[in-house]
Amino acid sequence: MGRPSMAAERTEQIMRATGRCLQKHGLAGTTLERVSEESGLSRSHIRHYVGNRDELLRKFTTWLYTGYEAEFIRKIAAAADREKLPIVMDYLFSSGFLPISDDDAVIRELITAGIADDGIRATMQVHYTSAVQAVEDAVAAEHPAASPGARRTTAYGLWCLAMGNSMMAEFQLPAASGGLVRAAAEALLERLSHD
Amino acid sequence: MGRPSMAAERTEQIMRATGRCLQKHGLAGTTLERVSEESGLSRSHIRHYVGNRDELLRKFTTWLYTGYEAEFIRKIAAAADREKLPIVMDYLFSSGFLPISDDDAVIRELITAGIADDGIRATMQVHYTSAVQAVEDAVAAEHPAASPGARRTTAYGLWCLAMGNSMMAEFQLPAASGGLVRAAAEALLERLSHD
DNA sequence: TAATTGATTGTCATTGCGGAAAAGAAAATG
DNA sequence: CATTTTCTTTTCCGCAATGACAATCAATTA
Repeated sequence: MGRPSMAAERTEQIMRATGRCLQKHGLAGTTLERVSEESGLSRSHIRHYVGNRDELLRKFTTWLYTGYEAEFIRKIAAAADREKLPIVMDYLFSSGFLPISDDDAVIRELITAGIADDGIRATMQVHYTSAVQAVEDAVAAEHPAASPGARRTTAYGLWCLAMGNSMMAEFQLPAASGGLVRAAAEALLERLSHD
Repeated sequence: MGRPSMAAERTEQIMRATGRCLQKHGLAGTTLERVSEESGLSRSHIRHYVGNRDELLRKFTTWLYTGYEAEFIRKIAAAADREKLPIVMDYLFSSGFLPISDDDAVIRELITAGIADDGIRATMQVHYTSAVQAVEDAVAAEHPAASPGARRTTAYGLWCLAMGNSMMAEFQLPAASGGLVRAAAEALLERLSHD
C-alpha cells in the first residue's frame, strides 16, 4: 500500500552529508541548510526524514557509533586471540604516514554537541567504554600472564596515545605524521612482556 | 591627553568572558551577545575594543596561548634540569583524581575555529610544536644518556597520553579519572631508563 | 574653560537559519 | 478508477545575531 518508502536511502544520504558538514564546517556550520546542499536534497527533505536539527545530530551520532566506529569492536570480538592485538594496533595507529581517520574532526564536534545534549553524550560514553574494553581484551589475549592492572594501564595508554595523536594530527604537527606514536605504543607493550 | 584608556582591563574582561563562553556554549554559542552578557559589558563594547567576531576569536587565541598556556613552556625553560621532568609530569597528569584543566573544552573549540581561520590554526601549530619540544627538553634533562630518537618518542608519547586522556575525561569515562594515564606515562619513562 | 580623546549607549537594517504547515505529485493497492 | 500512503515542493513567519553608524557622556590637558 502507498508509495514505496525512500527513507532508508535518504537517511543514509543525509547522514553522510551531515558527516561531511561536521568535518568541513564544524558543529556551528552544520545547519539544515548546509546539510541539504551537501546531500543534494531540500531542507524540507531533511526535516521530513530526520526531524529538526537536534534530532539530526542525535540520529547522526547513533548512526556513526553503530556503523563504522563500532566495526572495530565487532572485529576484535570476532577475531582469534592472536589476531586481536595486531588489529588494534593497525586501527589505532594505522599504517605508517597516512593521515588518521577523517572521523576525528567529526568526533570532536560531537563532543561539543554532547555538552548540550544528554543523548549524544550518553551514546558516546557507552561507545568509548566498550572500545577501551575491546583494547583491553586484545591486550589480555596477547599477554595472558600479565597482571590485570598492568593490562588495563596498557590498554588505556594505547587508547590515549591514539586519541592524542589524532588531535595533534589536526595541527599538522610534524611529530604527528611520523611513526612516533606507534613507537611509543610499542614501548608500552614491550614493557608488558618484560615484567 | 584625553580620557584614560580602559583598553587593557576591558580586553582582559572580554577575553575571560570569551573563554567561559567557549567552555559552556561551544564555538557556536560564543556570540558577541553572549560574551557581552558574560562580561557585563554591552555588545557595542566588545565591538569597540576587539572588533568583529572573527577578530575576537583570533585575539582570544593569541591571548590564551601567550598567557596561561605558555606558562608551562616558560616554567620548563626556567627550571633546573632535575626539576624539569617533575614539572612536566605534574602539568600533564596533574594530581590524582582532579578533573583536568578547564581549558580542554576551550581548546577543542579553537581547533574547530581553526578550520576556517588560518591565523588561529597557525597560532596553535606554533604553540604545540614548542610545547612538545619543552617536554622533550625535560626528558633530555632527566635522561641525557638516552638516544635522541628514544627521547623524542617518549616525549611525544607523554604528550599524546595527556591529550588523549583529557579527551576521554570529557566523557567522564571511568578510566579517565583514575591514575591510569599517569601509570602509563611512567611506564614509558621507565623503559627509557632500562635501555 | 575650551578642546580633545576615548568611553559608553542606543538604534536600525540585514541576514541566515529554524520551525511549521499546506498543497501538490507519484506510486502502490483494492 | 478511487483511495491511501508517502514523497516532494513551496510558502510564510519569527528569532537571534551581526555589522555599521550616530549620539552622548566623562576625563584629561592646554
